[in-house]
Amino acid sequence: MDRFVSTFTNKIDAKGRVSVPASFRAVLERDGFASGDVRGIYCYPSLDAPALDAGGERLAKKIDGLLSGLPDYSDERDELSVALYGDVQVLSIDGDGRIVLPEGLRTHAGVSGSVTFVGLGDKFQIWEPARFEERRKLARDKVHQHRRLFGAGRPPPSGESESG
Amino acid sequence: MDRFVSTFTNKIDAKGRVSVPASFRAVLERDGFASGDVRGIYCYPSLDAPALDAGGERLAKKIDGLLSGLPDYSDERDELSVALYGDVQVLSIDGDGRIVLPEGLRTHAGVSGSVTFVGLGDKFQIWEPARFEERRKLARDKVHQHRRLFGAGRPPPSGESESG
DNA sequence: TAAGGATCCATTGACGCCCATAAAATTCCA
DNA sequence: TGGAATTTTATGGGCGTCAATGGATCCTTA
Repeated sequence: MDRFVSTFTNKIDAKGRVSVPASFRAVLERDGFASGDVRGIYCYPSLDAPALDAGGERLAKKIDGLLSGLPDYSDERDELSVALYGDVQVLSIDGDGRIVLPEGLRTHAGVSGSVTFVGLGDKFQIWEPARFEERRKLARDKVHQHRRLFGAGRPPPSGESESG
Repeated sequence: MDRFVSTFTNKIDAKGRVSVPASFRAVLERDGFASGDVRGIYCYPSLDAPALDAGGERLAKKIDGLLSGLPDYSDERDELSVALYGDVQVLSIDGDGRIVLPEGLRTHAGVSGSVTFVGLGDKFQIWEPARFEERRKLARDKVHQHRRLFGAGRPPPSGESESG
């Protein structure tokens, strides 16, 4: 497995710790998220959602790439740099695969009792469970609108809508 | 055999396991659904039916392809990612060719005692048996009506029409 | 020394893996 | 071609391992 897939909801314990889903940890390890023996993930507030973005080296490189596409000293670059790098936290993963979400991040995502990890391929997000459900519904509607992309090139499958 | 065909109904046992039809497993193996020694299928709620869509690598690639066409960090991409990756579950297949359907998927499809596997070529669906029967009837009726319109196969019966 | 982290340990419940059995399909041979 | 032998499938159950979670101990630092 080499991408973050599926959603998992885990509890936050009394000390603020929460387990990163085992399958995500596996992806992170392949991704080389650990430099030396420091195991950590990059985590920052999502720009346009009440959630957190997180990932390993691949995510970091992507951000780098995004910024390097913009001219030095441009306002745009400065702003984006601040937005992207400014709030990044490196969260260490303990021996049992758990992280601690700092206050700032918890506030942004509005989480308390438990959190939902959402795989998005290159990265994953951390949501307050109920809030994520709403979001998921929205997303499904959107996909509906894009459905024709799925069937492109083929005659409309009698399968998908009224199969069998 | 390189596509999913036919329908099969299998039982869900006390532990929530259900056998994937042998012929489907054969297709999956050709499809290279297993990366390394991880054997698993991709499974997610069908967008417009109370059923589950499932498949192997070919299906996964299709999803990837869909997303890779969209610009990074666009709203559109994020939403699609959530709906596509977020809803996807990777179900591992045990040594006896069985999978376990997680709670969320079982709910969406409304299954409990047994399930019907429906081959759709590139992918297959998983249905609650009774529900699938209804669908199938509906589909047959529709096909009949089309036949009448097109006069396919036989010369149109000249007199009797019962459909009103 | 108190507070906060970090590491380690323990419990439990889920899941993966193995084997057993019965039914069905397929092969083999007369 | 018929029927017996063998192989494949579906299904049930036991058991060990691992992930998630809670708690204790040690370590650092203010």
